[in-house]
Amino acid sequence: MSLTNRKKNNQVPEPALRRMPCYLAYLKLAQKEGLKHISSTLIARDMGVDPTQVTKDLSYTSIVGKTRVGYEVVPLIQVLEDFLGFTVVDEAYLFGVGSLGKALLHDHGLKQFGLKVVAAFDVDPEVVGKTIEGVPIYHFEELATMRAETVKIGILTVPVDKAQEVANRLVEVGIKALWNFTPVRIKVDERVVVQNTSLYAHLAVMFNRMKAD
Amino acid sequence: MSLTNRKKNNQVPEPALRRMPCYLAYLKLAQKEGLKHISSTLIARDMGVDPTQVTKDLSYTSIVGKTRVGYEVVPLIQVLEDFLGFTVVDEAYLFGVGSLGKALLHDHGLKQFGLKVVAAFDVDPEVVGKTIEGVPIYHFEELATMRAETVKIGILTVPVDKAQEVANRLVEVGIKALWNFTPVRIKVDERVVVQNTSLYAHLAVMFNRMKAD
DNA sequence: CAGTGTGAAGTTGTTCACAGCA
DNA sequence: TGCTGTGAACAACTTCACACTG
Repeated sequence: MSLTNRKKNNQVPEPALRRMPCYLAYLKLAQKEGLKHISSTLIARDMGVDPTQVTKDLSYTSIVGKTRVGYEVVPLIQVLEDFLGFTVVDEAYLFGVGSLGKALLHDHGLKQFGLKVVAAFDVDPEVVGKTIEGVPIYHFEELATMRAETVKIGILTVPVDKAQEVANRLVEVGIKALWNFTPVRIKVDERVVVQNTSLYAHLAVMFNRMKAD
Repeated sequence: MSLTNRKKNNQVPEPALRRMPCYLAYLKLAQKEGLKHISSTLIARDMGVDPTQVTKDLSYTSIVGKTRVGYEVVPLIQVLEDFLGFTVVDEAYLFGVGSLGKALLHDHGLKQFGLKVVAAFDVDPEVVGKTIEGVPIYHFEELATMRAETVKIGILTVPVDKAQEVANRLVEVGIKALWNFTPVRIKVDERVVVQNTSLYAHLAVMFNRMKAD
């Protein structure tokens, strides 16, 4: 692994991290087709991105490619999955069992990528006490009694006007990371990792590009 | 609106576009609290971002702020919604009624942000013929008979290995934009707008930041 | 020579500094 | 003074150019 390719704070650039799961998905397809070796150039061509970028992105991991041959597919997949934290399963609580929250509970993909929702919370008596895909739904007030030691991630799918409030509670309880699906940006202690994922932000970009042609 | 603040290709930078829906959500909350005026500085403080950035981002729209007072909340909301394309409703087809696809069909938020799913497609006889939230689900092969003139957006929630194939079909039918929820990057005619939204990419970033502390 | 790996150049986006204003 | 708006400085990311390797 090169030194120049590491940023001073030792962080992998976010754009690179976001691209890696794409490579991973692509590689898994390639593997299914029986491919043994693959080159940055080929990945780049197939995905329509810059070859050097692929090389640089992959160099953040520990893998090294062979000149003229490229990378071995199977180890590359392994290394990427490890690097992205998809092989270790983290437990999470989900807050807000509305349409989006329900959706995430139904999504089996998450577990495959290292995230296991072990409990959900809401205030609506309509859903509290029920179970979705084996995940029990508790009343938000019952949070206090939960073991926050093993659960480090909170998924926020609450209404916008509750987001900050719920986030505050979670930080108190000692949560380490918040996956925020609401469009508001929440303010928390800077040691807590916040990942904002608002579908509507992406919609906005798409609409704009459509207008701009 | 400044000229220097426009990029040469006249495009609003993507990061700015992604931030705008956050401002919008924040402003709506502020409005609910009865606030009449708001300043970049205040928005920035509340959201924990740089004040100049807020000013720059807002300057991409047509709104002008008043010195010392800031912006009027109500018109600012209006202008932002217009600018982001949330006030005009676009019709969309959804492809792949799996867990994520179902989720999006259940999500009422989308319509509020200018996207209306008018039909869904799948190949699974289990779901074909049914209706979710008033949206009829057709067999994928029935796509040919649909009016692609009014529907310009395709939502891709199919399995990874089908993404490219389905995308190709949609481009043939004349789709203008693809909202791709699969982790693979699809290759299409460059006139088609592709918006990649992979949850797992965000997961990867979150995991990485958690490790790095 | 097709491919990796890397420093340098170029581009895009962010932050700073300050002019102008009420 | 507290705010907008903007050019200039800076940082981050991407692309280019090229040395190196089997």
